[in-house]
Amino acid sequence: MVCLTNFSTTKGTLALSLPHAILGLLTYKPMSGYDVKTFFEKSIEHFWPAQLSQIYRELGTLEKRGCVNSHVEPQEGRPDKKVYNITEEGREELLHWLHESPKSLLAYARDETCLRMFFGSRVEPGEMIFQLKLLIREKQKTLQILGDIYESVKHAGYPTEELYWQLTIRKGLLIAAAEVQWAHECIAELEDIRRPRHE
Amino acid sequence: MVCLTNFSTTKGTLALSLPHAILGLLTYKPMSGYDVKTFFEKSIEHFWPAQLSQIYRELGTLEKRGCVNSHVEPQEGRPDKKVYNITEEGREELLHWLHESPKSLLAYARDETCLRMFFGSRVEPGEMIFQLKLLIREKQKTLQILGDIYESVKHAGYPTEELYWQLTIRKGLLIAAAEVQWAHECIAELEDIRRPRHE
DNA sequence: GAATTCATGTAACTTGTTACATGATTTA
DNA sequence: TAAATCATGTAACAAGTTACATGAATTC
Repeated sequence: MVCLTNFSTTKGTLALSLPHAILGLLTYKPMSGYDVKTFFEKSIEHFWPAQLSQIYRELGTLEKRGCVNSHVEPQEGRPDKKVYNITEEGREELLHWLHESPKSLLAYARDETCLRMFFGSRVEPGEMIFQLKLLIREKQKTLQILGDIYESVKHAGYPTEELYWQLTIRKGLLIAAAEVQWAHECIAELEDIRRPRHE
Repeated sequence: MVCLTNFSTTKGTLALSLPHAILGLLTYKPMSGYDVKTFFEKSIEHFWPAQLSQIYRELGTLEKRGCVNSHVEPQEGRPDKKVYNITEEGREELLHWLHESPKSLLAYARDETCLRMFFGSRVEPGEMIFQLKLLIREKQKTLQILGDIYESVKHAGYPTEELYWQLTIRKGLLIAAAEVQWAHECIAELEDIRRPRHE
C-alpha cells in the first residue's frame, strides 16, 4: 500500500491531513482542483483551510504517488478542466488514515487569542475588553453561519454523510459558543480591575 | 519602528505569533533559547507549540532585526549560555502587535478531529466510537493538567500576570470541556445507528 | 549503565501563504 | 466598465517539523 504518512519521514508523525481531505472528497465524485476548492469553501475550509494553490500542489503530489489519476475535459467557452479521480491505492490510503489513532488528540491547537490574553497585562484592560468584544461579534457570526450550514446539510443530497457532517458542524458550534462564554467571563473580570477615567 | 508584520509581505496578513510570544517572555527577564523553551513547556506550548530549533531560529531573526540583543554567559560544568535581552525596538514591536486587531478572529482553526468526523461514514460507527472514547480520555487529561496549572499560577511569583494567565487557562478548560461534551453526544448518536452484531 | 538535563545549533524537509500570470464569460 | 466566476498553475517565501551533531553532569 502507498502510505503517505510514511513517505517522507521515518517516524511518520506528521498529520498530513490535507491530502486525505482531498482523497475523501474524491470518493464522492471526480473533481478538478477548482471543484475541490469550491467544495472546501462551504465545508472543510471551516476546520481545515487550504489555498487553491496548495490544493493544486497536493493533487500533483497525490498523482505522482498513484493515489489519484487525471484526464483533461475540454469545455466550450470555458477553460479546460483537469479532472482527478481517486484510485484503489488512494482509497486504501484514505482508509488507512481514518483507522489510525489520530495524532491530533495529543497535539495542542494554536490559538492566537490565548497568546494575546497571556500577555494581556502589557496593554490596558480597556484594549483587551475591546478585542474581546470583537471576538464575541465574530464568533456570533460563526454561530450563525454554522447554524445555516447545519440546516442546509439536510437537503445537500448526501444522505449517507448527513449525520457525520452535522456532528462535525456541531463541534464548531459548541466551541464557538464556549469562546463567546469565555469572552463574556473575561470582560466581567477585566471591568473589575479597570479604573474608570472620569469619577 | 521595526514592524515584523510588514517586513516580509506587503499585505501583512501573517499571524507571526511566535516571535511575539518570545518577545513577550523576554519582557519578564533575559533568557537563553533553552530558557525560553523551558518556559514554553509549562505555559505557552499549550496554545502555541514550538520546537526548540524553531525558537533558536526566531531568536536569530529577532536579533538581526534589532528586537533583541545577546551576550554569552560562561558557566562552570555546563555549556555556555547565550542570553537574549529585549530592546526598546522589541518592546515597541510587541505593543504594536498587541494593539493590532487580531487576524485570528476571522481565521479558521485547523481541527483534525473534525476532518475525521466529516469522513466518518467511510468507516464503521464502532471505529468512530473508539476514537471518540480516546478523545474523551485525552481531553480529560488536558482538563486535569490545565486545572493544576491554574492553581500553580497563584504561587508562580508573577502577580501582575496572574489574572491574565488564569483567563488564558480558562479558555483551554472551557474548550476541552466542550470537546468532551461533543464526543459524548457523538457516541450517543452513533450508538443509535450501530447494528448490534449478536441479537 | 542508561536516560535525562543542560545547552548550542545546522540541514533538510514539509506545509502553508502570497503574489503573479493568463484569459474568456458572465453579472452588477 | 468594473468585478466576479471559471480554470489552470508557478515562484517565492514563511512557518513548522524532524533528524542530526556535540558533550559534560546528573539522576535512576
